[in-house]
Amino acid sequence: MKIPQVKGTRDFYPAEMAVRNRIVDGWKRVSQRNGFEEYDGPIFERLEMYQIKSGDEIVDQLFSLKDRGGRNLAIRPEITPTLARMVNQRINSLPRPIKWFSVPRLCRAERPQKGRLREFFQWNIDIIGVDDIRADADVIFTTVDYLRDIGLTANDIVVKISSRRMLAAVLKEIGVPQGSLDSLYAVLDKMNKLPDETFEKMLDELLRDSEMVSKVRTFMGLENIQQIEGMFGRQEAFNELVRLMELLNSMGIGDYYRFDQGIVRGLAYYTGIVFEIYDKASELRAICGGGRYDNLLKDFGGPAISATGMGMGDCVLEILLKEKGLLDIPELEKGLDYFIARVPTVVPFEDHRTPLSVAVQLAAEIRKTDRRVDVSYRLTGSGEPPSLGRQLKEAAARNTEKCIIIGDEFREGKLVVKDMASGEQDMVGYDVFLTDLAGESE
RNA sequence: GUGAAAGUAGCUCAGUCGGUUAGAGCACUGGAUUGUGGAUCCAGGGGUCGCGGGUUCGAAUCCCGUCUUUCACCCCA
Repeated sequence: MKIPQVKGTRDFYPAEMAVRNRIVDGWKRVSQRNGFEEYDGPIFERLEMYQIKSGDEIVDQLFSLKDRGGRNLAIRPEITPTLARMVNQRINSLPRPIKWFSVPRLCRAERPQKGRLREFFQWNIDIIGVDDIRADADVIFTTVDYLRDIGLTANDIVVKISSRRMLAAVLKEIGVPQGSLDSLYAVLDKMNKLPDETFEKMLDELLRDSEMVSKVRTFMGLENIQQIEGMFGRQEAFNELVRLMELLNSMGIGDYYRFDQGIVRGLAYYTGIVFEIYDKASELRAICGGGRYDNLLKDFGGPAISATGMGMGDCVLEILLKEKGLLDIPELEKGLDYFIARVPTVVPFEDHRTPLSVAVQLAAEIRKTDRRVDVSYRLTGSGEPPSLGRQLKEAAARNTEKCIIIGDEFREGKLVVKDMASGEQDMVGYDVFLTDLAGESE
């Protein structure tokens, strides 16, 4: 019986797995070189945990289950609540700074579409307990450091940065009542995605004050902080933004970012700097998003400690990397360092050893040096060893770097080592070969 | 949750005014006188035409349902 694949999931055959590892290994490596330590939690958590932050609607968008004791559980749709729980549990004993990263596998019961599946991987980095804008700069830098590392340039992507704090200050200056802020954020977040008229209509309905609406629209049309400052006066939050940009410039990623007050982030919990990264052609959904959140730990029963972080899924990133041709590189191809072929016509050696027994022994020896080695399993129809040509063909098909041939010269303790790319081959003593190999590994 | 399009071999597709045992290319497997590979040539395996029902003497082909995929909306932690 054929069982169909589950909606919105992927199978990772070796070729896809190589791509996934390329992405995930980069996430881990770049996190570590930026001073982040890896953590992880369980793949399911108590359902309530996800209701705290996001409310009941979220329950429809996650996979939930009951355990045998009747507890409501959910497969994690994000890892930030787990992070908050873990940090809160040991808040008094964790050494600071808390700079942690994770690459969790997440599930969301959403309708799959381009760049969005029901199961995916997400790189998360967070800095907890550092109020300084330098932490926000580090989060943005680490993110760009990765994207740059994997081959994306300032011509491919753009980091759009804004500040919830600045937004709140300006909107207060304009006269927007405190109670309308959260719903207004949701509308402003859509500005770039909606036609002008629809956007204006939504503002009208929300604010019911044409002067306020026109001020908001003017503000949203401004291009830099200086213009905003000129129109709405210097706000405390501006210093923060300016300092962030100075830090990013010093870090050498000045050409990657752009101020854009259209970046609001849908979520209510952001309180400071917010950012999103897009492909420059802006044809895909956001590659990642993040920002400062001051109340999350408190919401999960911990102290009021400020935090800043970022999340990046693998789906959109992979689409972009494929478009840019950054995933078709030779190292991604499967391969062997050595393939050991044996000559089938050779009669057993003096101590009754056969080419095959020498081959498997040699393979085991080479594997001790952590190199990829294999010996053919192939037999002819009559159960005979395959021809040498056949074995070399297999070695070529498996993208082997060097082939070792065991034949008559082994009576003198010699191996034939053939370079598959150049076709050149040498005779080397068995012991000398292994000694050289061990030497190279050190 | 809403709307639209699509589903034939592992992949890309051809085949339908309804008519015998459903095809191609690529991929895969085997072979081309067995101590030298990638090319080429030859041969082969593989499909209950997504699944279920209906119409019909007869369905890959027409109708209905369903599942999956893709795209857009909703949402985006």
